[in-house]
Amino acid sequence: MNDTENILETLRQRQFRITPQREMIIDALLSGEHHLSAEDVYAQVQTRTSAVNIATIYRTLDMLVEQGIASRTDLGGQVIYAPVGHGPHIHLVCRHCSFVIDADATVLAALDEQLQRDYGFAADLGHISLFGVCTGCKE
Amino acid sequence: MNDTENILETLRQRQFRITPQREMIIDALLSGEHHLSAEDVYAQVQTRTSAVNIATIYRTLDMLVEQGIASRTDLGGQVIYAPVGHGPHIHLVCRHCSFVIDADATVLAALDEQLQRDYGFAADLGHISLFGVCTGCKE
DNA sequence: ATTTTTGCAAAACCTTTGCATCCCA
DNA sequence: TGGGATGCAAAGGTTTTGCAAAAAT
Repeated sequence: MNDTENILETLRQRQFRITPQREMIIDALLSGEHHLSAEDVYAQVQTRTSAVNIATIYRTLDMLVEQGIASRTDLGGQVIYAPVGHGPHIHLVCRHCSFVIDADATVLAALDEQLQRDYGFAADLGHISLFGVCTGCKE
Repeated sequence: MNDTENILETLRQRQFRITPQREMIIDALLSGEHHLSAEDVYAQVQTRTSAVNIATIYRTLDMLVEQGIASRTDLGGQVIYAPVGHGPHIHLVCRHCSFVIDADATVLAALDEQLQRDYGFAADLGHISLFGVCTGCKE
């Protein structure tokens, strides 16, 4: 599931109605930039038409997350959305420049096991965020 | 640095003024419960006196974080504060019951190394949050 | 006496909600 | 046509801010 048509078809099958707004919001989500806040999606959709309301953005993004089509990550105050098609990864958020590096999630496999064993905790490591300082910002 | 007097002394040395409000806020932070939202701190301080404003709570907590005395963690929407004296640990937040398990941070040592090596990223692993499902909630 | 800190209230911020209208199926 | 989706505006919750008064040094 990775391009707009596929997602729309999935939604159709699940009895959701396909509206121009939803198409544009999904397009925005899939548009390369994959760390989009609701506000970012709103801005991107507005370049195509001003006839979309911010409430619709929020409602649609929520729906997409509920349907397992998008993920929702809290970057310490800012909430970002991404298509799950990207697969699991870690957001490395730089405290200085706010740049977000996507790290491969395989680095978490060992941690996952350990948390299961020691705490019986099934961590959702699909889209987590870690804060720190990136190479460029280590003054 | 772990009890109220030590922290107050530190603040005094750094030219901060010691007010009853600050004493009570620090007391609250150190009071066993170590996952306190600003609202929690406010509630706890109010059991002692009603003469403290919520704005003061926010301002003082911010100051304590800036001074490296408290940590600030975003639990997906809710922000919690803790004294750094607790040492680094992971917050395992259950998606179902919202219970927070404190996990030992040593499980992150390997991850830390890997992020340094592969991404040049110096992760701040002092107080991170992971979401998932705890033992009790695995229906 | 000076400067920080506080309280108060208002504002800012992001997100949600109620309801009438619209429009997809 | 019927019910879900939208737009609008208002409300919601949390956090921040401006300013005068109060308190700490």
